[in-house]
Amino acid sequence: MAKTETRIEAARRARGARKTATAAKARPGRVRRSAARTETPYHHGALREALLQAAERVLERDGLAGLTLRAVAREAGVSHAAPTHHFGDLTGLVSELAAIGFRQFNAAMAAACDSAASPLERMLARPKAYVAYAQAHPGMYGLMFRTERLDYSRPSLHEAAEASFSGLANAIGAMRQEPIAGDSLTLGQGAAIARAWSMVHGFTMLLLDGRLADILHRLPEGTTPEQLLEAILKGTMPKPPG
Amino acid sequence: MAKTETRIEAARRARGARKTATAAKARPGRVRRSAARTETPYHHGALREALLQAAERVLERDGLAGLTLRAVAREAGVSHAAPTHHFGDLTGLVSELAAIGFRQFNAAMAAACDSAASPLERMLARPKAYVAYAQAHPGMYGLMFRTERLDYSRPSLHEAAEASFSGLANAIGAMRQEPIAGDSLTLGQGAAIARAWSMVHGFTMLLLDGRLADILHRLPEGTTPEQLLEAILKGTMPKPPG
DNA sequence: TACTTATCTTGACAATGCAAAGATTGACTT
DNA sequence: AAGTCAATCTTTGCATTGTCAAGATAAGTA
Repeated sequence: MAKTETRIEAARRARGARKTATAAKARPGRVRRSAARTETPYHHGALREALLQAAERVLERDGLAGLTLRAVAREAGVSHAAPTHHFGDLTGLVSELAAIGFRQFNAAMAAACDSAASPLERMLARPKAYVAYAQAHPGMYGLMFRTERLDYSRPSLHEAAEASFSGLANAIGAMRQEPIAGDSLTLGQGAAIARAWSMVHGFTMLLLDGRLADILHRLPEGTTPEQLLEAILKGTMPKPPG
Repeated sequence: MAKTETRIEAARRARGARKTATAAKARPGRVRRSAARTETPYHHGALREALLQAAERVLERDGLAGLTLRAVAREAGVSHAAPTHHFGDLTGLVSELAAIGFRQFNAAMAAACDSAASPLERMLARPKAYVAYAQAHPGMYGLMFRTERLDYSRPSLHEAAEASFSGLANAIGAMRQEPIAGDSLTLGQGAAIARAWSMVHGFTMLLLDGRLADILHRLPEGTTPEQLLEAILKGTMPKPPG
C-alpha cells in the first residue's frame, strides 16, 4: 500500500465526496427556463475552456488515475457525456490538455531564457526552467511525457510539442555557435541535442519518481535538486564562449 | 486516432476474440473430478507463476492498457478473481511483474558487462544493454518506469529496483576509480551518477516514445539509435584510463 | 476418518468509456 | 417576425473493469 495506492484511494474518496455533494444539490429541474439566471443555463457558452480548466484542476488534485471524463464533467458541473461532444474521446481531452501543458512549458522556458544575463546563466536557464515546470506541475508533466493516451495527430498537440523540440534544438545550436541547417544534422550535432534533451528529461523523470532521493540523501546536508542539476550540467556542457 | 488509439482498439479486439473463443470452449462442468486429467484441475498447482507469465504475454501483446486482472485471468484460463488471491490487487500483480522485469534487466546488464573486453567496451556495455533491454521488452520497461501503479513497499520490487541502482552506482564508482563510500557522496560523485542514469534513462524514454525519430531522420543515412547513443556517450564520458 | 486451511469459482456492485437517442437553445432563413 | 435547422447538452444503455463477499473444492493434518 504505497503512495500509489494512497493516491488512488484519495481519488476515489474525492470522487465519492463530490458525488454526494452534487446529489445533495439536487440538479434543478430541466423544465425551468429562465428562472434566476444563476441556475445552470442549458448552454454553458464556454464549456470547452471550462472543461479544460476543470481537467487541469482534477489532474493536479487527484493525479492521472483520477482524470476521467466523468470526473471532469462533475468538476465542471455538467452531465457526464458533455465532454464527449467537445473532445470526442478521453484521448481527445487528454491530448488537448497536454497541448496546453506544452504551451505553458514553452512559455516558461522562453521567459527564463529571456531574463538570463550572463552567458553561463543563459546556458543553465532552460534546463532549470524545464525541471522547475515539472516540479510545479507534476500532473501536467506526467500527462505530457508519461501518458500513452496522446494523439499527436491532433494539430494543436503536434504543434505545441514540436515547438518544444525546436526551441531546444535552436538553443543547442546557438550554444555550439553553428546554427542547425533545416533538415540535416551531423552526428555531433544530433548527439549534442539528444544528449541535452535526454539528460534533462531523464533527470526530471527520475526526480519526479523519487528515484533520486537516495542520491540526494547521501549528498552534503541540504543539497537541493537544483544544485544537483547544476553540478550535472556544469560537468557536461562545453565551456561558455570567452 | 494515433497509434495509441490503434493500440487500444487492438487490445479490445484481442479481448473480444479471446472471450468468444473461451465461451466456445465451454468451460468443463465443475462436477467432474478426475476425468481425463487434461481437464483443468481445480488446483492449478503453480498458478502464481502461470499468472505472471500470462501477464507478461498480455503486456507485450496488448500493451499497458490491455494488462488487466481479468485479461490475465483469461490468458491463464482461470476465473476472473483468481489473481486476486495471489496478488491481492492489480497493484500487487503489476508490482510483482515489475520486480521480474528489474531482475531480467539487471541480469542483462551484468551479462553485458562481463563479456566486455576492452576498457572502452566496458564503459559502453552497460548503457547499451540498458537501451537494448528496453527495445526488446518495451512493455516491461514501460511497466517498470512509467506506471504509477507500483508498490515499492513490496520487498521483491524494492530489492530488485535497488539492485539496479547500486549496480549503476558501482559502475560509475569503478569508472572514476574512486569507489563510493557507503552512505555519503561528494557533489561530484552524486552528479556523475545522476548524470549517467538521467542520460541513459531519458534517452531510452525518448527513443521508446518516438521522440528521437526526428533527430534520427535528419542524421546521415542509416544511422541507428545505438550509434547515436554511442556518440552521446563518447562526448560525455571521461577518457578511459590509459 | 474428520477438521482445517489454502485455493479457486461465482455472483454482485460501483465506476468507467463510449454510443445512441432525446431535449433545449441560439442562429439563420424566408 | 415566425419557422426551421444545426449545435449543444442530457439521458439512457451497454460492455468492461477492479474489488469484495460467499460459496465450492482440494490438500494437508490430527
